[in-house]
Amino acid sequence: MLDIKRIRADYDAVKEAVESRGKGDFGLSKVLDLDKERREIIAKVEDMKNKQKTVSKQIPMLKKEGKDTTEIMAEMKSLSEEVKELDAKVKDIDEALADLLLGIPNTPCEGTPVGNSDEDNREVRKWGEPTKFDFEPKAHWDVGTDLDILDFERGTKIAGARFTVLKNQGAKLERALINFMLDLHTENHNFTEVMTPFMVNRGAMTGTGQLPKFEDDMFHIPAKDFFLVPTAEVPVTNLYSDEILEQDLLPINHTAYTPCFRKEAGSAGRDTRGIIRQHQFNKVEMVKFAEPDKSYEELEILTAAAEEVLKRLGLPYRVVQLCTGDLGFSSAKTYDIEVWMPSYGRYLEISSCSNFEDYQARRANIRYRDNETKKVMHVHTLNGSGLAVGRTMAAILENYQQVDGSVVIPEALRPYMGGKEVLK
RNA sequence: GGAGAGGUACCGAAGUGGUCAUAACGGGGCGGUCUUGAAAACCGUUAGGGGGCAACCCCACGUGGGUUCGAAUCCCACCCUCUCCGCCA
Repeated sequence: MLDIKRIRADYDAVKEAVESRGKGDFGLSKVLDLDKERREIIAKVEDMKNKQKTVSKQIPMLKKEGKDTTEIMAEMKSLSEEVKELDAKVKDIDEALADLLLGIPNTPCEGTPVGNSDEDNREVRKWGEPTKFDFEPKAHWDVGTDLDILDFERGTKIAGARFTVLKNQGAKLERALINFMLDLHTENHNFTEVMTPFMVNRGAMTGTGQLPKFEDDMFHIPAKDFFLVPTAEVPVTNLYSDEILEQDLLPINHTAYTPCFRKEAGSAGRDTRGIIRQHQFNKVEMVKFAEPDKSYEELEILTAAAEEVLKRLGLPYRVVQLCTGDLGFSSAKTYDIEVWMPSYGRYLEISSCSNFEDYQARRANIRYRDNETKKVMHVHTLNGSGLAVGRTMAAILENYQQVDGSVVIPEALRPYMGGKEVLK
């Protein structure tokens, strides 16, 4: 969430930044009034509590001296009731303020292209060229079905729409991709692997910004009030919630494989064919905890690490910076990496690398102690897909398909596929 | 799931209605004195949140409620840990 002190001190600039997302002010205008009322009541009630404490300490002494405390206790009784009333009021305001603050998105970083949709995103760089075929290429769902490694019908039968079964070399390729990515990030990019729970509680989901606003997009387990993780970002970022880290530990780099569960509410009819948009998909995620003045450097490092996966797999891609209107709720700056997808005839998002600055750290209460000032400060959190595994599989099936329906396995993956060179 | 025990500072732990949470006592970390060096001993330190221009004040004993003039302490609910039983990959 945004720092209330920053809103107080720099209201106009914050308002402009929030509104640049093009969806109104998210209730920002109500914050200042509530904040003012809160501080007024707190000043009042704290005075009363001070008196309450002082007098209560005197009572046992008076009693010892054999004095009558009936009157003074009656007075304190009514003071205590007033305090309770005001405390309740403060609590109400705190809750209202928290509701408001949790519903206000992060401010886009300076230099974010202003725009309404992905059309206004800025292409930053490109690697490779769109794959050329001297035959009519198939979409990955046909490649996969024909090779008998993707089974859409049985996925639907046992679970429902947007579920797919991987079979034989398809299942193995998925595993190969996960291991390849994890090995690359741990061995070459200095990330420490973690394997986390795939369900988390409400606090964790609030910490990274999925709750309270986007509950409808998540799968919920009512029996325990758990949520299936929509991305490893949630469990991994919240690993350090309510902790004060030593500065020397930073940056902390974690990579994690998890399945990701999303309702895809509101995207009915989009990407219904193939494995692009599923209720459950695999992803290898990278998460960083950084010192505030280094987080934008770290974002470049993070993005480069994700790009390296595509380079090693030989998949053409481009990097775009998201515009204000396309930027995720919690993010200050995001690069999307988009892979060339022949069936779409365009680039398709396969990774999203973001700097959240202190927005998540405030929500999740993740801090560090500054070595020089000895002050406790919020860290900056970052994360990026490295990569979405299902979409990587789709991109391989499409970009590496051959005229005879077979698929060449990218060299980097062959050690993970028992040396196999071609799927056929 | 059942029964029991417990959650206090970096760790262990005392405190069971007030004037010791300014948290006893023990240990650890860091800095210092002493020492050729180290150990020991001794001294210091070990820094959460909020309000206020400040002086200073309020909150924080797992979490949230309640009782009371006053709660770490009594009551209720929930969370977590440990032991035993049950179930189980």
